[in-house]
Amino acid sequence: MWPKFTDSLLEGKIMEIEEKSQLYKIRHSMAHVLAQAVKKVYPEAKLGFGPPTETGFFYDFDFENVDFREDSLKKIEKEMKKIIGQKQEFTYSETDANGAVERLTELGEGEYKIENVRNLSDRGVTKFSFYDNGPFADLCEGPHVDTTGDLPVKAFKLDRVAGAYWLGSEKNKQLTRIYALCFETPEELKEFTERRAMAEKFDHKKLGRELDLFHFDEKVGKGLPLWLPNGTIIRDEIEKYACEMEFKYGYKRVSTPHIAKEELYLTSGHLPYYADSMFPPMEVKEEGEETTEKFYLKAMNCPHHHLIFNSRPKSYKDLPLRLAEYGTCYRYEKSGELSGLIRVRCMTMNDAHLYMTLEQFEEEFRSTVKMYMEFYDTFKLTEYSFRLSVRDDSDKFVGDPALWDKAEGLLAKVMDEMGLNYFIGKGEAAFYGPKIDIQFKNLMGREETVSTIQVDFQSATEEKFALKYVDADNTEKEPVIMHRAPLSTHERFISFITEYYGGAFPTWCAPLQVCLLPVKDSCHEYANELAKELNADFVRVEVDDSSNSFGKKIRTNTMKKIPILLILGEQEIEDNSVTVRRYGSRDQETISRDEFLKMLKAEIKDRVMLREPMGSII
RNA sequence: GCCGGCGUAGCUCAGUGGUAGAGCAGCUCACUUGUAAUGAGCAGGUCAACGGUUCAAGUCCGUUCGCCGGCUCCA
Repeated sequence: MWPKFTDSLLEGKIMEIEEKSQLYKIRHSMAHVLAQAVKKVYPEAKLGFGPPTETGFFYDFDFENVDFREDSLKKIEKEMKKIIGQKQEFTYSETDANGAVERLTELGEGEYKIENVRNLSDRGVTKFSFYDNGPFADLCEGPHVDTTGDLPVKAFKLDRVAGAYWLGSEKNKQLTRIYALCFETPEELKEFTERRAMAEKFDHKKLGRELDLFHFDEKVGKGLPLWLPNGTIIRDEIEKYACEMEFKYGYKRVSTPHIAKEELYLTSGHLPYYADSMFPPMEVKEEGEETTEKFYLKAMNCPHHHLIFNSRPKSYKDLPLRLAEYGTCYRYEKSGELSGLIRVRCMTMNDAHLYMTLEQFEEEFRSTVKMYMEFYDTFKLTEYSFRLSVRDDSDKFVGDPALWDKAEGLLAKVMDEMGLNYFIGKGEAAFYGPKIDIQFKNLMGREETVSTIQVDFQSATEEKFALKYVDADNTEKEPVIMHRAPLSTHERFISFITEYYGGAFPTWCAPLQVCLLPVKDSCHEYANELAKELNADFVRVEVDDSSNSFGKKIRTNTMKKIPILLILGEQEIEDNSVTVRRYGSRDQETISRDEFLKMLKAEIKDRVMLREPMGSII
């Protein structure tokens, strides 16, 4: 069985508690077995947390001064199997906070478990339960299987080692996390590992190399992709499509520089707040001047767009004003956060800022969501989820709480009215306002924000850009601002669709759309002439005029995942026809040249995708 | 940035301290082919970089760089 594209292949995501689920009990109990085995091999190890995950479980350990290496996993796995063979019984007991601390101290547990008891106790928890099995005991809510003998000894595998901060905070000590895969049966484990191996074949980094889409070069720098001719065609096609859509929805396009003076980002409030995420400034000194001036590479387009809004006084009649730009931004992401095209340091955003009255907000939001759905339909994207990202009580969120409430309420209202399913992301809001994030999963199950719609009540204020429009009653008012990016950045979006399509792009955006395969030399003239005609219609076409055998031509061009191959032999020449062989199908049909041209042009113009994306069916 | 793994030809990968290899891709020649690899030949390398151990290092040790998987972060 092949993996469904949307199945989570990510080990890290903590499993929802399903009290009665046997699988949950197995994974949970297995984590205890792992901890017991680790303490046998490394008696000094201290325990952190060890929950079940969607594909197994993990446990965090503090190995003190021992450098834990991945090859130790084998030894630990062996111990685990022994423990399972001993059929140790899980027994339950209960105590209060003091009793729990006492018991943990007895067990030789360090600060982590005890800190956990204190935290729970502070939150009003008074009952603490322990599960004992064999010589091992752990503070734990359960539930568990009856004995370790109930655990599927052949359906688990220690998978990876990773660092993980205690309580998820960078300020705390980093513990060693051991990830394990675990299922109910060996067959399920095998199926999962096979699915994961399949998914790796569709990794956008691998496909990007095979299909010559992009290249990273150390001489340019990490996280700075070089887009090759093939990848650039995809970018250009997506951009062309975005321009058409924006035209249809009443946007005006603008273009802004990649750098700006420090003052701009002081005004926007990004400095000094987000200085860490920006490239350090360039200091420029004009000839004859005494002082230097600082310029920053832009990390976002909004400040520039706000200044365009402000370039002349605005009337309520100018609103809503929708400014769009495929703007290139630079962000200094920490090195370990970079990942192929998913997280880069140079990105080109499908950005736009909508300026409107408060009364217009609902309608603008509604039509923006509608535009998103149109985009998703074209790309045949069907599996995504809406997240309403709201603030929490952290102090990073600025502005009038009443406005926040109003905006959060309006977003929820419109989405409810549109019948959209969404979940709440508490604390996921931008510092200046709530947002809708549309979450996609890549093939490896990593969830990413692809599209976003953000409400901004901050940038228009007096302290920031002092954006104003004159209303019908002749008073000045602040516009409401909406940031939106349905197609994300070229980098993230293309990484996503490359995997989703398995590298087989729909005809309209495929780097090479049609490849002509003459059966023998005598057919080259017919092929070249047809290519010329297609080319005149702006179709990206090539003739395979190599001296390869015909079988080899089929093979090599199929492996390039070209949407359409045309077979041209003596028969086709005779009746002025072409034999069409589409990617992903062995059925082919011979049709007249005119019929083919008509079909192809319509397919490209309407951006039709005739088959299911490869990644959606594996 | 932190933890773990990895780095040999454009790509995929062999290589047990003792002369750097294969397949594919590329180039040349021959073959002209009707549906997933025609054959022969040629070329291709500072074994990521730097330092150390050794008579001898792709191989062992250290440092740096890069990539991958996590953690943190993601305006």
